Amino acid sequence: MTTKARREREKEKRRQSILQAAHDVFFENGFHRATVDDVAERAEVSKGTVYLYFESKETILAHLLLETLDELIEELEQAYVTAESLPADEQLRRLGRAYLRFFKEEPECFRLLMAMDRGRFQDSVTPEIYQQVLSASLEGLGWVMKTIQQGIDEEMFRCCDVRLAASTLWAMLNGVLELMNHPLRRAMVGMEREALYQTALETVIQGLRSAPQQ
Amino acid sequence: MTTKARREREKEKRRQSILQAAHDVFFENGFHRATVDDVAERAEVSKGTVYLYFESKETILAHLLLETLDELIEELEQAYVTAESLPADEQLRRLGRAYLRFFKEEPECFRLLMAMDRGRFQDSVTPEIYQQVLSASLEGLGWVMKTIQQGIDEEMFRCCDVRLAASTLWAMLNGVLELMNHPLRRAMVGMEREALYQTALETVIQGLRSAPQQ
DNA sequence: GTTGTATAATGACTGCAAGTCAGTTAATGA
DNA sequence: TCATTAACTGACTTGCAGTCATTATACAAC
Repeated sequence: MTTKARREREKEKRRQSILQAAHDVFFENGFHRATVDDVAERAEVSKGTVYLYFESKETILAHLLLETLDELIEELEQAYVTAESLPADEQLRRLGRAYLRFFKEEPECFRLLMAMDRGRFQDSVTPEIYQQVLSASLEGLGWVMKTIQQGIDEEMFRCCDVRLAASTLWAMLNGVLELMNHPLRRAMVGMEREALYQTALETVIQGLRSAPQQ
Repeated sequence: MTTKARREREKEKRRQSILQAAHDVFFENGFHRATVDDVAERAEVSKGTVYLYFESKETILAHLLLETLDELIEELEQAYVTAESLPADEQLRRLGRAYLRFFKEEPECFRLLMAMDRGRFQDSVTPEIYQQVLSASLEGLGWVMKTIQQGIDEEMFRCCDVRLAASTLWAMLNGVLELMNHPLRRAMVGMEREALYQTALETVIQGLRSAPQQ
């Protein structure tokens, strides 16, 4: 019976090593350029083995993203907790900056996360995993909602629907990150990424502060 | 010599008919699912002919997008002109709503436009066309900048960098549109698209009104 | 008409990458 | 030592973007 447990462990180890290989390969070449053969080679297994552990290239990506999202959520939680006693606007600033910091370190991450919404992703992944990724995102959103709620309680923010406000903030920051992630567009806009993000964050915070919505 | 002119015309006609076929096919199945063979069949030509007129699948998309962008810019101009005498915040609202209206009619358009930033697009298209698409976007941004400048002149908006403010607004609205475009994410957020967009627009306008940036 | 030439169009073919599966190898337990 | 199961393999299939040698068409010159 102890054999079985060891086997489980070994299987999990292999799974992880494939994930790690995929991480390396995807981040080096980008998801689209990377091939499953690359991943297999890097993990020192055959392609067949990769497909034994993951049902598609996109599924590998989904699992990578799940891990990434977990880290992100942790960062956000951290930011939330250490700023809990500050005024809500400052809290939001901390959350926003944590979000930026996270994706600044690994811009490819953000690209991959956003890429989920396109192409053949939805077709190539079981609804369960897809839902999991989305739920994880939602969890991150939770910290923003908490903060905004606090701002409303303090009568600093005047929006009446917390979820609406949080979703808006989230979507808008994503929009900025996306713009920033794209070299040519960035060049066109001709701005430092930081400046753009900073401005967006401040604008939204000011907007929340003064806008009674609906 | 008149023959040559007619030939030119006929060539242009064929080109247009391929573009039209591509439009139909891309919008029916989405860019990734659609194949060049589909386009060829729809246009009643062979695949080789398609490649005689366009150098890659992505190039076809780029030309479609250029046309779409032209329409969009016209809409924005229209919105700008008809609202020129109104206060700047109302002008921005009009522009924002025109933007939404445009993509609401053809959500696939927005997806395709955003998809440009990913995948193999950059590799498969000449820098010229790529630049053209970006320039067109920039032209659209011009109307937003004009409006914001007007708002600053009227002392309604307090941001000091027009381009920064306009880029931010643009990026943020794109972020919301993107979120709204994605059924599962939308379900997760659990909001009507309109509400989200409306909120975002109002929040940013309020933010511009009251935020002295930097 | 006939023929020569240029231009347009074709579709069989190549290359590449995702995904499959019949067959091989290794581990375990009787 | 052998039987059974689980893990793994890589040659193969499939599907699609992109190519190119070949064929068809239009037209001008005679």
